[in-house]
Amino acid sequence: MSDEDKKHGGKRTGSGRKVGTGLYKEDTSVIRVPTSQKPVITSFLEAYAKKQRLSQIKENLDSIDEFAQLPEALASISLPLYQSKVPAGLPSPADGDVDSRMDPNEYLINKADKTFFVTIQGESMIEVGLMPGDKAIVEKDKVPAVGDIVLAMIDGEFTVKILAKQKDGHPKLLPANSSGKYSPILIEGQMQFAIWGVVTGSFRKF
Amino acid sequence: MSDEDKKHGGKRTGSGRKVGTGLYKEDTSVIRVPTSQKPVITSFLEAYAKKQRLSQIKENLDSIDEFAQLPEALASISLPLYQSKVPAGLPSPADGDVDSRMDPNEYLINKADKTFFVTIQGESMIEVGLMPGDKAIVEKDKVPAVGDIVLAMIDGEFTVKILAKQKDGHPKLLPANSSGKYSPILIEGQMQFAIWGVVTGSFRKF
DNA sequence: TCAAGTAATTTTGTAACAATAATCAAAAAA
DNA sequence: TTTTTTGATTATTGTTACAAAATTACTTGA
Repeated sequence: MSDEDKKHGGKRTGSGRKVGTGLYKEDTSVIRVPTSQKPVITSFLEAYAKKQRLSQIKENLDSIDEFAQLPEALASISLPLYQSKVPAGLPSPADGDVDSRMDPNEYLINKADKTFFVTIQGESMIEVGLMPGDKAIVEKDKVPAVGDIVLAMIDGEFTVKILAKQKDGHPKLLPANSSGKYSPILIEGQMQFAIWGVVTGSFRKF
Repeated sequence: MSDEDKKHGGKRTGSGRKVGTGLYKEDTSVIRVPTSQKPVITSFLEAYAKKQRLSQIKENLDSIDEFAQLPEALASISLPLYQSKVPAGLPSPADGDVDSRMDPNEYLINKADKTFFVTIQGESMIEVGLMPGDKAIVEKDKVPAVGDIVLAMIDGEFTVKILAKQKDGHPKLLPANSSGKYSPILIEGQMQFAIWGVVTGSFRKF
């Protein structure tokens, strides 16, 4: 034929658009919705798409905040977790851990064999959200740092406080209650003092 | 032919399904959504459908359910629990004499298939110990009572507040923050309002 | 008159389609 | 050789189409 077949190559294996290059960076599907709610849902999805976009950028930004290795996968319950910051009428899973399911045990407890619970007694730690009756999660082996919430024993009494340091280097235990009802506890040389663990979390029932 | 044309009438004007007899009592359309968000959206739509249904019967103050999600098996960890009352003796959290053992999942979650979590956003509930970032445990089916902490949806926005009643019987949502930065939310007839569940507990990591 | 059968019509979840977008590799140009 | 262009290939995405189910009305036989 007259046309001299200026073809540009033949097979192009591996070519073509890549998966995950869409708006949401994931698989999509089609659902039917009431028309009046369509704008609500689309605005929700816009927010979601934005979050996905940002999270990808962040991923490419060299993860700084990643000390702490993954704990070995154990538990597997996981209930739905929604972030309640809702742009437009839907529980927005966008933000942080997204729509992930969550297992409280797994979330809260790192090393089961080094962990125990204590019941909070007074109101001295109320400003970090520890109310009387709350269960504090204490991890025994964790090295306490200044600023950590710790379970300490002072002369045989246990208490949960914030660990700080005095000028002379001795430890100091601070309450988290600005009412003035609680005072810092200054640890002196002759006192019996020990830190039993670091409070890594808490939980409560209403 | 053998068949003697047993026709059952001809025209049936006015027959057929009536418009507006669908789930949402309105027109629908089709949209494409990220698959991972499909359950979130369908949950929302179920609630919406229910609302449409109820609005025909002129009901008020209903609790909306439907968040259904598949639970697995609960991971059970039972760890020692100490009442930090702590008698002078030295308990050894590591082993031995333990007050009781406790599994946070078991302690916190009553009906796994009716439970989900939301992340607390603002400081409006700080005085009941709900701090930003805390995970609130929401139970769907629980009948909300005055005084309960509930997850409510108002005109498409979600919020966690204390349920109360106005003098005229309409519901009212109270913050738990006396700083004055947050005001009670008065629910009026024309507002979209639904209670999605009762907050039965919370947990956090430090 | 009543029950069962048939027709008419809407709803609804999903498949299919076509236009667009993204990506790769060969070809052409520099 | 290096860069740019071009075409091929495949994914995404909004919309349409379709078939099964649902709902209502009408007709007919008992």
